[in-house]
Amino acid sequence: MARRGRVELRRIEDKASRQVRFSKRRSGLFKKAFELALLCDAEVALLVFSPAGKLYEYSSTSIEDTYDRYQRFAGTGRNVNEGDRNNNDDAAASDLQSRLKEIATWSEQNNANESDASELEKLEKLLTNALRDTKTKKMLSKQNNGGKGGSTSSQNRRQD
Amino acid sequence: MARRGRVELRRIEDKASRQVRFSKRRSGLFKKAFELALLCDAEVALLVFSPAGKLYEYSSTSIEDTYDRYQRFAGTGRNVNEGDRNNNDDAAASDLQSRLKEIATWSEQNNANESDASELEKLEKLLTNALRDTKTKKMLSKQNNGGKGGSTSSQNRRQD
DNA sequence: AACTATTGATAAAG
DNA sequence: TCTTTATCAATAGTT
Repeated sequence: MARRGRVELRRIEDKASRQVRFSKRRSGLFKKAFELALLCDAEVALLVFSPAGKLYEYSSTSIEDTYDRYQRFAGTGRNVNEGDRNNNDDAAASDLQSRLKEIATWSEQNNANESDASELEKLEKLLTNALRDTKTKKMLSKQNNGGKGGSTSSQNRRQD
Repeated sequence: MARRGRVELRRIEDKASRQVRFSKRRSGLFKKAFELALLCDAEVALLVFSPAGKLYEYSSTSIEDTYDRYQRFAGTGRNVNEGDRNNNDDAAASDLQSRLKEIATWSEQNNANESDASELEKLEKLLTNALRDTKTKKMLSKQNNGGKGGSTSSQNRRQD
């Protein structure tokens, strides 16, 4: 009356069966995608073409926007001669810093005008100062406790 | 020792919990996407940005190819939008942005610790908002050459 | 399409 | 952070 065993991970040969499973699994996948976006506040874009060539899509914002963001993101971190090297895991750095990079990139591409720039200049100044303070603070704390202050590099987060 | 009841379908407020769940659900989603492609011979492209802005991607062929197919499919003369940039703005803007990039790079290399990050987070927020306002303002001032429309959500049909 | 027996996913705890 | 465990959720095969 139900499954006889584990699901085999290979292409389903029977056409009718494949069709039915596609339908069921597709619903499941889209539901999961929706839930991830809603529960975890993530930006999700999902495109599926059935074997018959029919399109199904979901996006928490818009396919176009998310794809654009993807391209910007990929453009920042990737070099010409990478292979399948760093997908996105070791590139992580800290949340803050990757977001800063995104903003910088976004800003560049959307290329703010002068009045925006003058507005932003102040913020940029604040940022610079804050970072300088950070640096100073870190140096001081190193001097005080023999460099134990904070692991300054290579902390690998496996989970995001 | 486990779930007490059904999963509530709303944004998870607790940051740590949301983080953990994102990680778990993300794995699950990608696994399902992979299985759908393999078992059912479908073409799948999936993009996910974590709340922190980190990118995760899967595609059975390639993101670009699938997106292209999507555009052709949805293909009713959709804009390749604008090319009217204002060069006057470019100089000032790019100057600002290159400095922003420098800051981001510096920040990355010196890898601020968590308390620093929380301090900076506020500033980053201001920056983000300022840039968003910029974008909005710009769109409004253009208004005639409609940009990307943006289908905001999913489209589900029955079976394929 | 609706129904279960099973496997699979996962939230909370350790 | 990784592992474990109790439950809930997805779904393969049947009707």
